[in-house]
Amino acid sequence: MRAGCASCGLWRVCFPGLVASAAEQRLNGLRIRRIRVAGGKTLYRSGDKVESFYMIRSGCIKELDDAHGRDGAVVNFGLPGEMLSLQCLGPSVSNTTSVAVEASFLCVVPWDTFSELGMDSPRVAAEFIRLIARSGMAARELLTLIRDREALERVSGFLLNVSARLQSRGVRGREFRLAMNRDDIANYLGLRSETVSRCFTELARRNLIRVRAKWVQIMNSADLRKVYLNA
Amino acid sequence: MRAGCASCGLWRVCFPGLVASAAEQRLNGLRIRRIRVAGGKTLYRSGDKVESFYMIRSGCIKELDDAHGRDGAVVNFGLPGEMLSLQCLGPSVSNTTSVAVEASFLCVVPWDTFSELGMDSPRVAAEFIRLIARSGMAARELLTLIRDREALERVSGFLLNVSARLQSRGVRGREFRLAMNRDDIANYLGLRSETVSRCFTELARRNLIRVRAKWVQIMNSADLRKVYLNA
DNA sequence: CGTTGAGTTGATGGAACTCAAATAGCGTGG
DNA sequence: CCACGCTATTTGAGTTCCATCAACTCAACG
Repeated sequence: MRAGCASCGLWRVCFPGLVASAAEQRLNGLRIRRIRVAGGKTLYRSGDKVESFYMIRSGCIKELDDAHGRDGAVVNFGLPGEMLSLQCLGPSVSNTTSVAVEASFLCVVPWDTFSELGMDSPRVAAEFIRLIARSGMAARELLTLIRDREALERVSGFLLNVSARLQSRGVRGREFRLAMNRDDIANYLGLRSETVSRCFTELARRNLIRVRAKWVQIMNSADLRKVYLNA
Repeated sequence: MRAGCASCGLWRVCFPGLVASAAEQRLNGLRIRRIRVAGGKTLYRSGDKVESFYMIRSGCIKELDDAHGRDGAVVNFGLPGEMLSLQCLGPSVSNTTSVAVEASFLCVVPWDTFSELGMDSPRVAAEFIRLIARSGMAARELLTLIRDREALERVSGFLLNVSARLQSRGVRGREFRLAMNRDDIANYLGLRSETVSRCFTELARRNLIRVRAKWVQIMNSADLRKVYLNA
């Protein structure tokens, strides 16, 4: 189950901005592992020492924050082409629990070999700082999504967000399957599953989307955005 | 208005973990400026190119996220001893607008000189990554505070958070003055100023705190924590 | 064809928002 | 130093949105 990165179709996706120079040559020596995680299985738990970071090739991984005694609150859904455990680079222990929402394939990159590479390459170090800063920004975006907006706006924003992230990775963004169930979405958005359901129904009634179970089709992305922005 | 860091009382506070080794010697060559910002004045705006980072010596700075067209939503209150614009290190343009809540004194450290220092010191680089990761974690904590909790719990959590941060910087944490007004607090917590006011009144009625205008006194921190945790 | 679990729909209550009015701070100028 | 006026904060009353509880639909599966 080992292979060089060059054979990976997600290469440019996994290492945005890093694709260039001599670094590319050396990354093949990193011994990246590929693993499969069954749906419902835990990748790592909060408090675990994390010695590698993860790139999602397919599937969906939910990150849970079980800090305050509550049963894991979803703080992020990792989609194909996105990274996990970046924020562990600093403290080296994870502050989230990552669980596969559905069967997923991942690449596992050990920190140590990667950080060696970073040592003599300021560009790689800068890239990592950028990636970590971005993961912090994502948390802030979710914050503003759920703090200032009501249910229908949150659900619209969620759909647009997933759509945009899929599209930016080259996947179809107009019609897709939500891997997670209603409870996970509700948890993520600070709502109840019934409310999420009602919002889906309402958006469908307005002909902005089409829903059947986990399948979502965005019919009118412009007006959906208006709902999101409350405009 | 220039001086070496050694003369600064907040030295150990501004550079947690960096205090040691040869780095300390060299930081005095960084030409740190000290500035005063009047209450209500803007330090930098979203979109500005930020070429230095800031350490708050006294006062209070609110960070606004004006991404989504709404009038600036408060995403953080910077307290004495804390840093600003760290997350700008990656993208180099700010994604927040920073406004002084009250008259504040800051240290301004130019990036370039600092990053030079970081180049040949892996420990400093690691420290920065840790600091940036922590600023991301703060956003996630605020997220879980306002997503899963109701008004009274949010306000309790806010007070405990401010108290702990002041105390960890050596300031009195049992009795303090909230620099920001009710609207800013409400905005930060995803509530209305009336609701914040009602929560203060209710917590005071239970003898957990004492409030007079901006002055807050924590009377029973243990029970206040119970309210926060909904226990 | 009954069972099971996810998802939807309906009815009701409660927490927080909104609007409005009263009060308390606070700076300013006489 | 006090009176004034302005703003921030508190308090009150009515309304709205979402959570809650419960019934129901639907599809998958043995």
